[in-house]
Amino acid sequence: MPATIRDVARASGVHISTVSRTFSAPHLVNAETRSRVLATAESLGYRPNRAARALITGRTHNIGLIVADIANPFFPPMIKAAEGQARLRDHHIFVADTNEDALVEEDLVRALAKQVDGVLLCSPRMSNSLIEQLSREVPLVVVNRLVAGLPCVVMDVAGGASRAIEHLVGLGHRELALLGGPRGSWTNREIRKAAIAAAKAADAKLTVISPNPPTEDGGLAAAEQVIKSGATGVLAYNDLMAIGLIEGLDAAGVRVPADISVVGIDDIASARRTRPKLTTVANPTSAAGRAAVDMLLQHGDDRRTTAQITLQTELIVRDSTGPGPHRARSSGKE
Amino acid sequence: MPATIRDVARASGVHISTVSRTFSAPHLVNAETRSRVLATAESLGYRPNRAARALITGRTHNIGLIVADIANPFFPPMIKAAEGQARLRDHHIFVADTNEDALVEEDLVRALAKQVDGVLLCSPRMSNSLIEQLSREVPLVVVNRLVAGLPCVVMDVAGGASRAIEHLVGLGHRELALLGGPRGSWTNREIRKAAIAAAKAADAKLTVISPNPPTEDGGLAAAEQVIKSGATGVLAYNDLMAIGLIEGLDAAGVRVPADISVVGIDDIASARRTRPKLTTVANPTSAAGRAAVDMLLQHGDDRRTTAQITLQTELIVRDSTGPGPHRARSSGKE
DNA sequence: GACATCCCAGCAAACGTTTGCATTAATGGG
DNA sequence: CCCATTAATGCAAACGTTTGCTGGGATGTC
Repeated sequence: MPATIRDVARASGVHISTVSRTFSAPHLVNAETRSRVLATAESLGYRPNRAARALITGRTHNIGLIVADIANPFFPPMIKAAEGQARLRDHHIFVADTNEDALVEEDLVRALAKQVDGVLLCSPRMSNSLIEQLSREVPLVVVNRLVAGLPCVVMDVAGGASRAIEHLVGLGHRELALLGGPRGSWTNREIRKAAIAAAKAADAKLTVISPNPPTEDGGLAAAEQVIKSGATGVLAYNDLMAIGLIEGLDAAGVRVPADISVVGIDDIASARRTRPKLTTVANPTSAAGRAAVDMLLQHGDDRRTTAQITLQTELIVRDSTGPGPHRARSSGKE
Repeated sequence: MPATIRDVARASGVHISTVSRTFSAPHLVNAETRSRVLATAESLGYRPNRAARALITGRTHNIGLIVADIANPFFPPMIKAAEGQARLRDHHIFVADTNEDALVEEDLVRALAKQVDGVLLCSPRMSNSLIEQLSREVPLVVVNRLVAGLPCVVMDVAGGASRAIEHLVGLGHRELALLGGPRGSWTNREIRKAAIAAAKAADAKLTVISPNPPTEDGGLAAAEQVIKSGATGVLAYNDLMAIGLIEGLDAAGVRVPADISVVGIDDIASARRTRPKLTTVANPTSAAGRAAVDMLLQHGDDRRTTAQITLQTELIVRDSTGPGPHRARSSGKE
């Protein structure tokens, strides 16, 4: 029903190739013809069919972006940054949400594969080997995970987690807890390793409570376990869980930071607005989104660059952490 | 580089049409041939090109979903509900964010047009006439706006706003304010009309402060104007603005609900977790997402149904509203 | 044994574009 | 005035599929 290139050609008395060139290579067609074609195209309401075009050029000018959970406030800034960067490069971003489900994730990559020039796989939940396999079907850039041989952009969550633990220890906490995130998350493993190492180095006890859904409810539900663990300082997989945890502790009559100190990760917008304001590890999500788009787009030029970039994180101390039962040794010699 | 149907045909010694049928109409091909084709397809890593298929079948099994701002917590539940419903119907959802920009919105609809079977236009910011024009290029379902002649799903925000105003008046507030949302929002106009009517009916004064960005910052920035208006009860365009407003009032030393009562709209997840807990008008966003998908999909069957459905809203009274300076008259005769 | 039927598979056109090559007309140089 | 160059357009193949039609062989019926 919609007008095709052939309709326009017929109506303006030229060959379809001339119509095609009018749109994709205007300088190759006579100014007069061009304006005539343009006029009839306009009157017929003709729009080039991008899918058909992509079939032959091999480029869709679209980028797929897959996230684990669109409701997680961690992602929107990244998505928006990616969209902005894509717009600059004359591309569009199509977002899809996997519901934290590895199967859905695979299905979505395949569905997107031929309709986009590449896919930004953010916080994937599937296995490395599957990611490698999929990367043979469609150009992939992995965000929040390191996969050998593939272009990746990650944040230094390990460094962030270490600093968070050191911060707690520095405040005098010796009994710590780590509120882990979802199974399958690379970030979760990194945080875990780093937290364990940092706790060991500081001679502090660390109870790992894992896995948990990376949501407020996940944090809330774990409050009881945290209390039972005897920890006075806890690091959560993300801000959402930290906020949920604080709520759960509050409901149980445990005060933050007076009784227990809590630090989150991500520095989502609302971390600044909770009470107490959340101490957290800030992640450069916007920069990550931009970098991912750039990597994908330049990846086309020189094949197999497979750069892997790591963006720095930063500990932001606010009001959800306070002095622990053990006085910090720093009052002495240092 | 990826294997095509032709490669599989060659490798398994059959015609391409047989390969095609092996995937899209298995019952038409001999079981033995089928398994042979399947095997070589597997070994070659062949995946049908959905774009090429769509070119000829006219169906992509994809649905576009366009929202004004993916960072607004109002949308994710709707998106997720739509995704779930789409999955049930064997379709995929591609989400795009317009940044509250009508131009981007138009651009996105056009970009999506030929790659999806239809577009769910949620809270559009562009004009009705443009929407009508675009609906001739791609099947559209409009959410959160009534457009004559097009399938729409809206929520009864007018009713919700009226009830909110009545609630405030009932508490003894006579000086009210409406914190308006963005220009171009149908919902905003509906709320405004309903609030003005309800205030007039109750003989209360209503100051309209508009337009504002529909975000926490938008609410926060308007706090001063609200205070200056002398209002003791205010209705905000959405919860985000209400939360920002409360924060702004708090910063100015104005207490909620002791000095000023605030009611929001949407009942986003965090409205239950703020302090004070937010009184708000709940919107059935998930139901809206599901309904929109269904309308789009069945729209294909019988043309020009253009049903328009309205979902009910509900006032949820929590802690951000309290008694006003004027005692409710209900103490007397009623 | 002749005929109708059915199952499979091949053939080729179609979907809406792009693009290398061929063709034509116009221009400029000597 | 001839030839070489350039500009503008047409031609047709290609992209990766689907699908109506055709035909050949096997089967079943009388």
